[in-house]
Amino acid sequence: MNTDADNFAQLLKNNGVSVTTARRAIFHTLRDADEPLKNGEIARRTPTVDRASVYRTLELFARLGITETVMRGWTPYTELAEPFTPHHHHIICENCGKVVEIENDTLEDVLNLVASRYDFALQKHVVELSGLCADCRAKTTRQAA
Amino acid sequence: MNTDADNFAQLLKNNGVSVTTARRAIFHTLRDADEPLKNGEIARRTPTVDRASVYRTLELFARLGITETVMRGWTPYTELAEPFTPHHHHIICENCGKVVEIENDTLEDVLNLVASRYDFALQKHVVELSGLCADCRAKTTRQAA
DNA sequence: ATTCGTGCAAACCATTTGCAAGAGA
DNA sequence: TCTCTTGCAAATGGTTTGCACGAAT
Repeated sequence: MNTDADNFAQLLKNNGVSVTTARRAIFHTLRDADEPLKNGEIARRTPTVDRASVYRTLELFARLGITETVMRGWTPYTELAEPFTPHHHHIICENCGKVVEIENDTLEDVLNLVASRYDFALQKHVVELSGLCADCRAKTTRQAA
Repeated sequence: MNTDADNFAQLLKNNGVSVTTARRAIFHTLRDADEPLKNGEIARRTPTVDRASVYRTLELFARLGITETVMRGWTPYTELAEPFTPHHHHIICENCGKVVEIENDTLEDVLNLVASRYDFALQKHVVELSGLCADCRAKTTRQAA
């Protein structure tokens, strides 16, 4: 009952492209890593697939909306999107790099509201937060004292 | 009374780096373009500065928080950040590419609330929305009919 | 005068592309 | 079988780096 894999295959078919081993492999890599990965890292974790194909596939996935790409500092990170991952955002600790997933309905509501105020029908959105986690705040305070 | 330029110079000094012609030029380019630019475009619009220096400067700016970088599709775009630009976000039309700046206090409040709920002290955030603008919705509807 | 930053040119490396062979429908 | 994809390898082009000169403090 691997529903995700099925949905994935179906999605590809619906878009008239084939369900290949390479594509499944990359989908699998993304599925296993439960955090956004750099392109290079995706390639490294999918050694059975040629680097060139990884890029071609990633571009396809992005076009079909299978993946989402966000910027962290200077590097783009990719992860599975909506249909395959519960909708969420991230908050990153600027000191220790800890990443926590965020899920919040109010936030989603406000985003929709804001979009409609500008007369847009919201389809996608990227929200990435960063700050200091509790641990690092504690440490910093102690040091400062 | 070019306050921005002064703040910029001050910020560099405070961080112990020099205020150079190249840095001013790039700052100026960013300031003039009132929208996010690709790295290459920044270089193109600042022909007096060597490409290598543009990258070095951009990295410096990002590190000092002078600029902010966001992802659009596959490309990173950079623009001036907080101190030099009124805080805002963008919403992009997926059909015609129109970009509108967003400013909304409720949104900011909710973000802070969400962060604190996860025990983070929010310092920065990226919010990028995309959807269909009113014009394109109208066109699409007409075509469909 | 010293230190920091820049330009130039070469080096790197991630990403892209052409093409023939192989996998998918 | 016929078309879509992949792998391989070469080409590309954005980004980085070393070094000597020139600018900033």
